[in-house]
Amino acid sequence: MAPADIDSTEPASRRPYHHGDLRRAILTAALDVIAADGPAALSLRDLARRAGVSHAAPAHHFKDRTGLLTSIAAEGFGLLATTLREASDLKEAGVRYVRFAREHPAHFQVMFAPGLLRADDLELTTARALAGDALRESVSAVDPGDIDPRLAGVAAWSLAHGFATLLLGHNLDGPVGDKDPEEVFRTLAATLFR
Amino acid sequence: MAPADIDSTEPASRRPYHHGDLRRAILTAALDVIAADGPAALSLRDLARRAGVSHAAPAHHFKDRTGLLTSIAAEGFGLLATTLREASDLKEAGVRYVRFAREHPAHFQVMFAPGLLRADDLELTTARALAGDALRESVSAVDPGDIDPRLAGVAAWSLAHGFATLLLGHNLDGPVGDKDPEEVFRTLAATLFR
DNA sequence: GAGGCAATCTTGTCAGTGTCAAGTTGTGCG
DNA sequence: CGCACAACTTGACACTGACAAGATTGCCTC
Repeated sequence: MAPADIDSTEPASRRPYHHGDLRRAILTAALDVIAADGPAALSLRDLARRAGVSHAAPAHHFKDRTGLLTSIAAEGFGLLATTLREASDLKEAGVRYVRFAREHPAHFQVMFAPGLLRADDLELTTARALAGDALRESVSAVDPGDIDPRLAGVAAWSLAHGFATLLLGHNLDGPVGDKDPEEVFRTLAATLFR
Repeated sequence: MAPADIDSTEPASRRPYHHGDLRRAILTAALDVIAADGPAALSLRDLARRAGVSHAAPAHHFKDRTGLLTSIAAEGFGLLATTLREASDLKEAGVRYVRFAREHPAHFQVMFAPGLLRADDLELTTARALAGDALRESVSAVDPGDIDPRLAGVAAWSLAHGFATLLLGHNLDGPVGDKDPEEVFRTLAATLFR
C-alpha cells in the first residue's frame, strides 16, 4: 500500500508517481464496493479515485472492467480450491463452500456472473478447473454406495451452491434467522445425505 | 404492438405519436437482451431504439433502470408462483422450478440479483411473498416424517435453486451433458429425498 | 555511475449512458 | 366541445469506459 498520509484529494505533484501496489489496492477497493453494493455499482474511475491515482491507471493493470472482474473471479476460484482441499469429507467441503461464500461474498458473486467475465481467460479457466478438481476429489472420497458419483457431485454442489446463493441474497433470513448458517447447512446436509 | 411496418429508423413524424403498448414492448426487448447477454448489457436507450421511441420514453413507464428490472423481477415471481401452484408434490415443484429457470432465464437472473432491484417495491415484495407461499405449500404437502418442515423447505429450495443457477451458468455442461436437465434433477431429487 | 528501456502512471478526448426538466402531442371524459 | 391528464419528445448535464499520446520512474546492463 501507499503511505497512509496520502489521500486522493492531494495534488498529483506531491504524491509519488508510482503507487507501490496499485493492482492490489484496486482489487481490494473493488471487493469492498462489490460486497457492499454488488458488481453493478463498480466504477473504474471511482476505484481510481479511492486509490488516489488518475482515472486511466486501472486500465494498465486490468485492461478492462471485464478484465478486473475476471481477475477477481480467478482469484476467487483459487481461494475456493485451497479451501476445499482442506476439507476432510464431502459434508465438510459443503460447509466450507458456504463459509467461503460468506467470507468472500464479492468473489463469490463475481465467480458465478458469467455475463461479466471474459470466459476464455486463461487464468480464470485454470483456476476454475482447479476448484472443480478439488470438488470432485471431495466427492470421490465418500463411500460410493450404488449412486453415480457424477450425479452425487452435482447434487452436493447444487445443494451447497443454492444454500450459499440464497443466503447471500437474504432469501433465508426468515427460516435460518439468527442461527449459525454453517451449522444449519451441516444438519441439513446430514439429514439429506443419510 | 405497433404496426409491423414501422421501424426505428423512420423519422418520428411518420410514426404514430403513441406506441400502443410501449411498456410491454420495452419489457420483452429487455428480456431478450438479458437472456442473451445478462442484465449488465441492458441499456434503456438501446431498448428505446428497438421500440422506435425517443430515448426518454421508457422512463415514463419504469422511472428508472432499477424500476425496469424491479418490474421484471416482480413479473418473474408472479409467473413462478403460478407455476409452483400447479405442482402435485414437492419433487414436481422442484422440477418446475428448474423448468422455470430454463424457460425464463432473464426473469430468473434478475429475480435473484438484489443489487439491481428496488428492495422495498410493493409489487415486488408481494409477488415474492406469493411465490414463497406457493413453495411452503408444496413443502407442507409432503409426509413430514421427523424432519423440521422449515429445514426441509430450505433443503428443497437450495437444491432446486442451486441446480438451476449452475445450469444457467453452464457449470453443469460437463456432468449433465446433453441429457434432459429436468430429468437429471428428477432422479437427483429422488435419490436424495428417499 | 551513466544511459536506455520498459513499466507505470497522467492528461486529454470521445462516444455512450442514465436521469432530470420542460415542452409537445394525442386521448378520453365530463 | 374543451379540458385535464397520459404518453411521448427534445434538450441538457454529469458520469462512465475506452483509447491515444505523453510524462515519470525504477531497473538493468554495460
